Amino acid sequence: MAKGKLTLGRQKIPIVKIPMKSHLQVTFSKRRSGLFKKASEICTLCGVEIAIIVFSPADKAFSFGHRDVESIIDRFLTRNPAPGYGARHLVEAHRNASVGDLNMQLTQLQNQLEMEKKRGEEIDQARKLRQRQFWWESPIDELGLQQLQLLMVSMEELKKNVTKQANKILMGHNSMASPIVGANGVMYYDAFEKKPEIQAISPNAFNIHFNHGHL
Amino acid sequence: MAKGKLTLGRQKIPIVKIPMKSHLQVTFSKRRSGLFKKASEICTLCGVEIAIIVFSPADKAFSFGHRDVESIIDRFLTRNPAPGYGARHLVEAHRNASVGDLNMQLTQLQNQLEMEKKRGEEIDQARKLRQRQFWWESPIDELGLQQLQLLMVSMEELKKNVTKQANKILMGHNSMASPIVGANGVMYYDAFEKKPEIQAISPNAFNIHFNHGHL
DNA sequence: TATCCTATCATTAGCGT
DNA sequence: AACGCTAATGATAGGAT
Repeated sequence: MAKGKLTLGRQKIPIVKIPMKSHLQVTFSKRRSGLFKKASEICTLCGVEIAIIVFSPADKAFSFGHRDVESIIDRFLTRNPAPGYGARHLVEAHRNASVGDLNMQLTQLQNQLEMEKKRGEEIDQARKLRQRQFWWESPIDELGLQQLQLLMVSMEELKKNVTKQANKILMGHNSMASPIVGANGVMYYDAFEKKPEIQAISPNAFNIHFNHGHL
Repeated sequence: MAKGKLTLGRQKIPIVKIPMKSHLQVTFSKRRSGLFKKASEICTLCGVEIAIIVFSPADKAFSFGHRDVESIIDRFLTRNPAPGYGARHLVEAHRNASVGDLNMQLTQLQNQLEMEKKRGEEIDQARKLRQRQFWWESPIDELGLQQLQLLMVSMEELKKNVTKQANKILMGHNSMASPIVGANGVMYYDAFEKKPEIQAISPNAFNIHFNHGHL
């Protein structure tokens, strides 16, 4: 490396599909070996059996197995312990005694999973909708002119509603605590204030005018 | 922690079987989730399919599968006919072993359910935080007087900023196509639109803090 | 394509709660 | 038993080869 360019070191990457194919291939290769290494460490540290099957982006099969993939798969599929790992009778017992139980658990879990998924999706949906609907939550700096104008129109509407609502409340409840506005617009809430300062809210408080009359 | 012993941080451990059972169990649990996490990252990053089967020290089966363990195993066995076992035999066994099937599905479902629940909780948490932070998003009708007053003050502040900002934009971009606000508040745009440069306007118009209590 | 290098990021060992 | 914490170790992105 004659050139003095220092290597940058690892950079953070988002966990989303890597777009560039060549890059993806390299990452896959590196991470696959990393995964297998971790698996082998767990095998050694904890004396357990692990099988991993990976299909590469090119649809080639890679596998890791300790002690060998097939026996672990077999054991998993049939739920029989490998020969020489004597928990056979326990599994047998489990097998004979609890098919109904398993079915019940399965059904229950499936239902739960469905509900959880549905719930998650709903919330997610709501969140997305919310993001679209509440774009105006973004910091003012990031809003464009159109959005600002839209915001103003919305505020006009909101203003009317607020005024109306506030007056309605004031008519009904005269003894609530009042917030106090500090010089910088920060609110301080006085818990013991007896009477609201605002008797009626002038609708004119929010009149908005533009100098250039473009709106 | 009255005793002043600082946490030591991670210590190097030799990759040999951990002797102490309780310690081993903790390590297994942590590393298993780490392994599954890495696997899921590879799935996402590289768009590949991975299946992992792990038998715990207590001989309980854990599995990770994207999209599902069963199909990946099937694919693997079909392509890699093992000399001793034979793909056909295993796949057959798999298809016929209802108990194993149930167990497998159960394990998978349990894992999935756990993840979904976790996700749901996270989203819920975020939603709650949001609700606390953005109480003023609630429908006007549900706001109390104090909140309305806060809202109005905030809106006053915001209004000034918006007006100022809008004027600034209008002054700087006189040749811009202007959106036109229809009678019903819907915006219509001319064909050409440039993103206006927006200088600093306080994005904190809605940042409201209370010294005492809450609403 | 796989391997080496290095700065940085991610994982986790050992505690405490 | 699961979770939080901290700091040290381990994994790896981006490059070069």
